[in-house]
Amino acid sequence: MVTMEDVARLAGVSKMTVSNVVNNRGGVGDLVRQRVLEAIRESGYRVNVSARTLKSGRTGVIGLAVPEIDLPYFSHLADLVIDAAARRGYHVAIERTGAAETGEADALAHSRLLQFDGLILSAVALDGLDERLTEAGYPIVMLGERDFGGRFDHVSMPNEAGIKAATGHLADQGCRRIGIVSGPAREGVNVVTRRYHAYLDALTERGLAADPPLLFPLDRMTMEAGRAAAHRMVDSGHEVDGLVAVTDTIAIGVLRGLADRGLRVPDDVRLIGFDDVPEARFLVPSLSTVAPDHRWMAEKAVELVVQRVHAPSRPTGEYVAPFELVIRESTR
Amino acid sequence: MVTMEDVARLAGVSKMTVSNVVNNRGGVGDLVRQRVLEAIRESGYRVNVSARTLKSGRTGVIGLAVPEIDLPYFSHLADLVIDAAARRGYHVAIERTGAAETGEADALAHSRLLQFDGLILSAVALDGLDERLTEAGYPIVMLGERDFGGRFDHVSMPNEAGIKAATGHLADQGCRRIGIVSGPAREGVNVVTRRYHAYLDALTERGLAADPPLLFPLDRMTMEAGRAAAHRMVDSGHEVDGLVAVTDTIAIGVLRGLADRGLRVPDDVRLIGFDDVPEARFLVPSLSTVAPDHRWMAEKAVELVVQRVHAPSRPTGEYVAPFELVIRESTR
DNA sequence: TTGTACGCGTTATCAG
DNA sequence: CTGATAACGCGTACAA
Repeated sequence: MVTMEDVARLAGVSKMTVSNVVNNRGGVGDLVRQRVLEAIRESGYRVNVSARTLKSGRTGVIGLAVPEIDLPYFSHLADLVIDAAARRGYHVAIERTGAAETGEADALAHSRLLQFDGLILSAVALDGLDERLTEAGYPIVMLGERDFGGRFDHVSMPNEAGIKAATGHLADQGCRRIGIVSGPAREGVNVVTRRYHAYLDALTERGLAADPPLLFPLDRMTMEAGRAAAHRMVDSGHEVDGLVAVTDTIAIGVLRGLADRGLRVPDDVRLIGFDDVPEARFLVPSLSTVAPDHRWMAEKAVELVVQRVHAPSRPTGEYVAPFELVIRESTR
Repeated sequence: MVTMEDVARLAGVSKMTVSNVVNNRGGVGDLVRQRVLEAIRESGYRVNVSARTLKSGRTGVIGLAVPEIDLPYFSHLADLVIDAAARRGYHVAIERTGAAETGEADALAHSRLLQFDGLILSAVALDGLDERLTEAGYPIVMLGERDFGGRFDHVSMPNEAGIKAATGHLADQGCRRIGIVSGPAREGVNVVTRRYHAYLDALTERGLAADPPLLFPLDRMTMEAGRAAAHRMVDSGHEVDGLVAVTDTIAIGVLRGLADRGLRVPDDVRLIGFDDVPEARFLVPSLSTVAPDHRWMAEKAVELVVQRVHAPSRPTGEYVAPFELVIRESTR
């Protein structure tokens, strides 16, 4: 392995000078700088990140923990976070936590090993994890999901407002029996219960609330689960003319599930999702959805982590993303 | 920060003994081991990965380089690679190569890549990269795309066989004017030209080759590009009754593009993709596709990298994934 | 402007 | 079975 020492010898200077050149620090003569750069090229020298990290105590890496990366929403999010981090000179390491709670605890243990400078946690299920989180040793920002009562910075989806807007939009389109396809209920306040209550509120305000509620539950947040929910809904004879899916991923499955049963969107049932994943506009029919400003969220989360790296004791904050209602074919 | 030194002092032993306990090495008395473990718990000690890496020269991390992670194919691949690596005790760090190269100093460019014990490179479009790669200093496996003439291990898609099967299937379904939507042509042999030629061969064998060929080119490998290609195809008056899309991502765009022009799949045009991304079965119509065994590919790629970490000079090999033709609604 | 000496936390070697 | 010592490669005082 080529070290700084080698480069220094080759260029006829000291290690320190090489270090200064590599890090673009001043105090190096132009001629010397050229010689050093030449020596670097010739020798194929690369900085040793481990040594640098060991010395500085900073890794320059932000962890991004997501349940699954092959769900469209999370991969899209990852993309945006990488961009935002890059703009600040940070790299992003993606950790997959898996949907199960044990997986998330494990991932946290692993992320300790990886020594991030900070962690952005986008998680669905976090039971019993908050205890461990407080001793993680680096800043943590919760992104888009359950909040921990102000213990961490929290960048959240416009859950209430978004779902209310979506539900209201269905009503405006003439829907009278509006159902919701919603994720696995967990104890405590989380994104699922929040969205569910927002849905109920919107219906109540318009006098459309059904009793019993038209809730079609999911056991997982996958396309397959969405499809199964749609099947169950149709097979049990519910007559619904509008459906709110709590995420676009679910909506993709629902769309398919309705097609399986010969129901057409939007003719028989109108359908609206939440997230505006890249696929949404390409589906047939294209999917109406609540489009939170993901870029804003990614940007905010990274900004908060980076800030906290330098000022660990700043008080935590709550940040809700702006959103737009995107009307496409599925609710026309 | 709590160091081994601190733990050693607390337990009344030497650093070395603590190290032995932490790494489950033998040669430590049971009583001493207990004392050390207790001291670790009490102090909240965590191994410092940077120091370990600096010393050992191994990181336990495999890099996975992909152009974009929010394309369904790559995020799915990432998922499988993470699984395969985890089974062998390795972590995976995803690197996105799609972004334009910044003007970093040579020594810093790719320095992040140096933290890897090995690299799995998927579909990289960085020109002149192969020069640098040979001096990367760690094993590299090419996955699924461009091959570098036997310089690296290469796990490839069943490009020829898969596209031939797909094209043949369209012919079997009665298609007579079969087109292909294919990616940006690059110099040299790559996945795109390979698939294109396989398509031509299949047509020639059946006497269906058109002159001029029904090639609808893409400038990028995105859904949007697929949609645009479909628009151009229809608008230019081509009468095509079967379409091969070189990837499912493209196919999703094409599906939408055809719908935009009022063409129905499969009634007016049959469409088949390549990859079998998770979404494929949920589209309406569900998408017929060539389904390479991605799990096999991920497994193989990881296996090869890990092998080569321990035996760097083993001769390189070429490995072609098995595949299945998955017939769904889009070609019925 | 350049060079020297030392420390970062861990592990390998070798002696006890 | 345990402990002392010397690296690993880089960055930072501080000296020249």
